[in-house]
Amino acid sequence: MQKIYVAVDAVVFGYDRQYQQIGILLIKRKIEPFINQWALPGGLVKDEETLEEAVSRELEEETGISINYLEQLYTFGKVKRDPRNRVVSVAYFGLVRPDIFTLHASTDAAAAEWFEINKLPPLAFDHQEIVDTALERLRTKVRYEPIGFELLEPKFPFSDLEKLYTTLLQQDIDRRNFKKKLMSLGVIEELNETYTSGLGRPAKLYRFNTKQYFELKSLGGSFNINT
Amino acid sequence: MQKIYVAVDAVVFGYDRQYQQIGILLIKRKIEPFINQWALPGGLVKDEETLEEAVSRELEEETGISINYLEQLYTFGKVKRDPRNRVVSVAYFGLVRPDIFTLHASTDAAAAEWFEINKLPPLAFDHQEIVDTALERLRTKVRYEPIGFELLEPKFPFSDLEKLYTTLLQQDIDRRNFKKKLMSLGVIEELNETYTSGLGRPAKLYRFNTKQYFELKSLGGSFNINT
DNA sequence: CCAAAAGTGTTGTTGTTACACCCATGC
DNA sequence: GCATGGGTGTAACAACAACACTTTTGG
Repeated sequence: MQKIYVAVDAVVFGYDRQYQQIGILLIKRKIEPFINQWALPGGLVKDEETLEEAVSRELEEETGISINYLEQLYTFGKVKRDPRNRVVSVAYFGLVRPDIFTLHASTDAAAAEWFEINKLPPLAFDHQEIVDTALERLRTKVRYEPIGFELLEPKFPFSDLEKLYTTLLQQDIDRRNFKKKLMSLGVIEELNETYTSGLGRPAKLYRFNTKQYFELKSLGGSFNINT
Repeated sequence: MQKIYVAVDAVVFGYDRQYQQIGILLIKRKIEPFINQWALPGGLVKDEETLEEAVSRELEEETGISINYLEQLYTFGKVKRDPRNRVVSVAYFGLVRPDIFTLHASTDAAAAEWFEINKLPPLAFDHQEIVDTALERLRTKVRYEPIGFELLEPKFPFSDLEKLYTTLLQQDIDRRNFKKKLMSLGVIEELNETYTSGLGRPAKLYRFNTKQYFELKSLGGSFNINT
């Protein structure tokens, strides 16, 4: 009889458009081991729920957040990840929109908070490794799939998109070329609305068009941002 | 107490340069459920071995093969994958060189055989889904990482590489452009040897240079084959 | 000398980069 | 009227796609 537990953990990213920071959602553990340390939201999978259901449930229970994009990241299976028993953890990767940033800690966790990715506290278990893997995935994936939009509000000024990419990829972007490139894909529509941040010229709002994106994909085209 | 088992399964690809076919390694099950049906090599993980060790062990036991490239593919966790108990399976993706094609079935499996990917028999469990996922990964990955070489012998005529890509991507390739592109990356070296297939002009042999590839990567360059 | 496979360059087209000034708003 | 952020075009350069004939070998 095997003595291995199956858990899920979630690395949930959020983007703060005001301060241009990428955040990760962490919880403070209420129980041993690693009591009072920060950790990724997650926990054991129940016998009758799928892995995805387990992730959603844990996120709901521990942080009250509901997620916007979720995909499987990697499965961490070293023998001594957990000091008590062997636990194989299937890690997931999630994105949320800024408007859902609100948190409320509950049952299993003492607290849930956003942390900026370069200022993470020491994490429980091998969670730092999981976070690193997730960040790498985010940075790679944002270049060839339109997942960046899941971090922005549905209608956004172009400069938000630009700043998001600058922050994520940690390099400057030429505003004109970036816009030309994206608009040429034909998956972003310009709306007849503007947005005034309070200062400067009001910005037009844009929206990502999922339908047009699937059309593009089915025609063999692809979303692709290089520089 | 959780009642979930943890297993690994492997989708191992091989390339037959003579017939230009991609093959997958399957075993015939000796035990229930799905007795006598074809399935992916794999099995339950032991308490004290890592997931990778489990894959290597199962491959060794069931097929006698030793693998050349191995990476984690995806974790399949639906509730009813296995009719007996709940089993979460961490699937791996492997590549072997043609010279190691030799098989010998043993302990756990009645037989191990190569099957051409478009002529697979009905598979046990959800293994067809795993194979589909693996194939998609192979086709995607071969475009932006030099894993194709793991399917060829260490020294190969350029036409082998070309045919491999034609087969994998199911589209014709312009011989001149393809070679120009690859050579321009500086990761393939031309050897002073030739190879005579028996017919036609002898071909120069080439070798993939791993060291130069890592150099390229560290300089921010990347392997990339589009069309 | 014929069949089979390997080898090789040029040109047009397309995509990418670099670059700087004017515009609309709030105070 | 000034500070702030938004909006826009062109030219040089690099990458990619299309394309067909010659060479070397074995039989």
